[in-house]
Amino acid sequence: MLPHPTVDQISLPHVLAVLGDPTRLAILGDLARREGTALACSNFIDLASKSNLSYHFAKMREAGIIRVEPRGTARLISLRRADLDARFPGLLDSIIATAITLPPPEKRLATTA
Amino acid sequence: MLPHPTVDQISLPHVLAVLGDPTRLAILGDLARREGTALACSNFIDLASKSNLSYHFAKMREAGIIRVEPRGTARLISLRRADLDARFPGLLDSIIATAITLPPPEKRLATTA
DNA sequence: AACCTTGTTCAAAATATATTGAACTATTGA
DNA sequence: TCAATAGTTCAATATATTTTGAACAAGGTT
Repeated sequence: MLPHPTVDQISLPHVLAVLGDPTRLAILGDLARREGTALACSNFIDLASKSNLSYHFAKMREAGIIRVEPRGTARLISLRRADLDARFPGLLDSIIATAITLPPPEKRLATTA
Repeated sequence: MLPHPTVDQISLPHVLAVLGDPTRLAILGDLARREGTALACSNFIDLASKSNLSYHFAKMREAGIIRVEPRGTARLISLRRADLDARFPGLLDSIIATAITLPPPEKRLATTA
């Protein structure tokens, strides 16, 4: 349904640029921690606002990093691990090894003083 | 002389963001192709203008990707390969494997019609 | 000294990216 | 059908990044 690039359309500069954002790296970390599971967007709501997440998921999908499939009113997010491994051997492993340990970027909300 | 981050100051989001730019990825590719050699800025002049290169080298240096040392009026650029390998095992290898094969981004100059 | 080569710096302009909130769509379930 | 839930879209704003060119600095050479 949603457009996803094929494996050979996935480009290195694009992937790196997309993962060079703290929020998206945190999303990757969450996905990696629960690899195998497909997570709904709402699982990431502590990382950013709903509409901002929507934006980041679109970036990651367009870069070929995640797959997004509608299931009812929800959308299930999963890592395109095999595709990325095929395209850029070792890249994801090395990024995840670090991303998994990274503290999530603070979601800057109005703080109660 | 110029400020370089120490190994443990090198951050993953920062490195990915810096390498997620086609010009800088091309610089990395050039450095990797002639690994070991320290190259002067002028070796990269077909990738961008002098002042733009200066900007990109600063970004790469601040991210801990390259080392820049003055030698006379020139500055020698070299890859911080060992440091990056220590900090993010496998990352550089996997990026370079692809970066080396990437066509350099066109330097957009006024074309003669 | 005068000069060339190499690269830097600065401010401006151009461009791109991230974030917000409000209004919206779609699906589910009662 | 009505309401609730999950997520999207849009326009506006905020912020950051890239690129340019002109003026500059530092070293080397004669």
